[in-house]
Amino acid sequence: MRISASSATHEPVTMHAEVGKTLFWEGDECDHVCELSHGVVRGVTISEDGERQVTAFFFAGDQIGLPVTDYYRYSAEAVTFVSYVRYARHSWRNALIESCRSDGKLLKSIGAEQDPIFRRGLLIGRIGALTRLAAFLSSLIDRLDPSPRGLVFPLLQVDIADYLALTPETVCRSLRRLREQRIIDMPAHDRLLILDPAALELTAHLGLRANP
Amino acid sequence: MRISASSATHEPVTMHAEVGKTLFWEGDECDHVCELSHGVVRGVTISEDGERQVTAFFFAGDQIGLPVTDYYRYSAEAVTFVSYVRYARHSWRNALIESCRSDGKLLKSIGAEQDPIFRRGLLIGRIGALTRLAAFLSSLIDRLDPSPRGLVFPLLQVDIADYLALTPETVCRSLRRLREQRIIDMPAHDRLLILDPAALELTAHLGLRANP
DNA sequence: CGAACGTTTGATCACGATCAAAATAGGTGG
DNA sequence: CCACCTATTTTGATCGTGATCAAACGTTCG
Repeated sequence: MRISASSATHEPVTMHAEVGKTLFWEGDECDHVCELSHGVVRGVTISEDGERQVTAFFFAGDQIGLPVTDYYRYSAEAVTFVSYVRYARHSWRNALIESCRSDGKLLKSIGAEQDPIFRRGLLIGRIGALTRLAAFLSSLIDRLDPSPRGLVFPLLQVDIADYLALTPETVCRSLRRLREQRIIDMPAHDRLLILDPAALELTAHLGLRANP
Repeated sequence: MRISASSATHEPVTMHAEVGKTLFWEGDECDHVCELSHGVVRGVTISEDGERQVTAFFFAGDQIGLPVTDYYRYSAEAVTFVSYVRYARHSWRNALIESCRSDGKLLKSIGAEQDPIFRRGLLIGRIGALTRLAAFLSSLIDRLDPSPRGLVFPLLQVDIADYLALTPETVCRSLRRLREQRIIDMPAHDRLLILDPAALELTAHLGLRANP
């Protein structure tokens, strides 16, 4: 069920999405840009043979669904409860042109959406489940909200698996290994503590083998 | 050795690059856009631990190095002898704004560069060396120039390996398997014949297991 | 309380990496 | 034209990682 096209106006509209709801659908025409103000969104594509992939995770401040292609290349699904502002393509385009004209730096928001997707490619191009997971967590730490008991970590392991091109079992085991090595801790399923950022970085960059 | 910044003018310049030469470097500021008029270019990144990845292959007609980020995210290297037109960022920006205004479709050239990168992510996120290779070849057939003895296929297997996140050995064996199955043929090292496009598509999309 | 979903753990197996070496192609100079 | 050198491809053998299958456990929500 797609978002009701209730407002015929082209002005920006503030909207909300419950957990699991879809902001826009893969294959639909790119006629809305969503600027996230609160919550986490995952980009999802389903291959023809039904294989699911998570192409990126997006956070508050990110703009997603920019019309660099005619049709959305992924579905945007709410991982948590999400608030966002929806712009019609036309109004967004004008903003872009204006921004292009004013500052030398242009297309900043486009880079902000494309870059995570680009980096995922690099991530899963590297070998080693532990390496991938460490690099992934490392890239997340400055995007997650802090809380008394650690960073708020609302991602499902299933989604992480589909993001890293691994199975849920492997993600689980790799997380356990990081816990055993006292690099991270997870006091709750949705809490993450980085105990040793340096070791995490090291695990991410070195082509480490599995067993100590 | 980078391209000499001979022309201080900001006007478009037609340039050439020998095999192996670099059009622009990963990490450099994005102040030039290159529009390929002839030849094949590979996008290359080197991870901190020295791992090489080929992020995309580009062909005649493609524009690369668009300033969606401040710095180039990959080096552009000539796979074959390459002719291209180099635009200064400023002049390109004006062209973009103009194009934005005129037709409803905007940012077409940006999509043209970003889309291959996006699709590589999807490709290597799927399991199976044979699947990846088949999907890769399938995506190439309409970009390669025809010749009397098959499509001109100038890509090195090493590059294909770094593109598909496989080893050269695996690429070689997978190619052999496709030859054995009479799906493709390679009369020469730089020639490719698609004998059975349907079977190629099938191999690409089905999650096929290895042995018949 | 029970059902659905996600996580955890265990056991086995297959695919692709790795190591090693031969074969082929490409290029250069005698 | 052949000898020689390098780069790339090809083939073989072994090994290890992560997929797969199966089942138990924990959470969440009706």
